[in-house]
Amino acid sequence: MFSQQAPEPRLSYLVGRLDRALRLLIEDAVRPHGLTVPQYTTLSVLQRQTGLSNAQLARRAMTTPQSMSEVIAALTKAGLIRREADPAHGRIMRTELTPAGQAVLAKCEPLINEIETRMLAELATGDRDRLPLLLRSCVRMLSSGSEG
Amino acid sequence: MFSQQAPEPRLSYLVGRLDRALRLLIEDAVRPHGLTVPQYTTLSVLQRQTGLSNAQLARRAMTTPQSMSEVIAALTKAGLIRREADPAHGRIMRTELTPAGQAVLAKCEPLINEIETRMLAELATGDRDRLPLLLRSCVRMLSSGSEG
DNA sequence: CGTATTTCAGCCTTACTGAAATTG
DNA sequence: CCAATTTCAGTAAGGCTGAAATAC
Repeated sequence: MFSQQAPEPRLSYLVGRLDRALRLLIEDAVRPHGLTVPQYTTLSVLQRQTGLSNAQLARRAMTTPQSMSEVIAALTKAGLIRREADPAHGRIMRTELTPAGQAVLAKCEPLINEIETRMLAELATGDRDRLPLLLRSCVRMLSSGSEG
Repeated sequence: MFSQQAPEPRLSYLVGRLDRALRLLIEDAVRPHGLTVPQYTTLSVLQRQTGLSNAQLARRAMTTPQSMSEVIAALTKAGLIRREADPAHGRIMRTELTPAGQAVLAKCEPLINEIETRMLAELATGDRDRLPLLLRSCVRMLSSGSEG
């Protein structure tokens, strides 16, 4: 059998497809709770590491401070996060979850867990454990020169 | 000991970060050749499997036919692809690269190869081979119910 | 003075929903 | 008549660039 149509798709293409599939599912999961995907992601990041500034969050999301500031503004307006000046640097605004933010997040996390579990359902245990390491390595190699 | 600061980030978050990093680099690589990322991706897909319709391309990119049709229109206007009616179904427009499209793609592919090589630089050979399989499995599990 | 953060203002691309025409 | 594809029209959202103010 020849006709080697449809050879391997690009790795970039696979990554893009996976990200797209994930985003669509996450979008449906968090919309009923009044969140967009970037908003949910930001809440989730802040739960894991509190006190980050807008600029730090922007670097982590690989976006601009201007774009991230809109996410921050929406979350602040919704009362899900709170900002206060960094004691060591008056200009920097450290950000943290409010109880309301933690409550919304607590409702969303199980839904995202479900999605990720489904995503990994077919993989062997070893692969499941290794995947995060591989992805982290890929990100690190591509973003050498930026903050983590 | 409570307050486990900075635990594992979410897998979804890693996928999103990787996709974002890749997109930014690919964007810079193909812009000098007059392409956007979706346009390059579409050309790349068509090189691997020619004759796909707008609707098929949209499903592969996990976007809407309306959005994909704009990419198709831009590529057609630039003379990089060509469309002709499917002989078996007059309504369907099959799409294929023109020589000009192949030429532009030939200039872009090495640049993207470089990016992907850099992305994988730190991985062991076994992991490098396994990563595409893992990603494909993840995509498959999340998109059960859609066309491939 | 130079660097970093935040924020205001304005723009623009992109993608989406809705609906209609065509084909099998 | 129903399902799929394509296309037209209008809209909504997100993200970006530029520039200014603040802080160290």
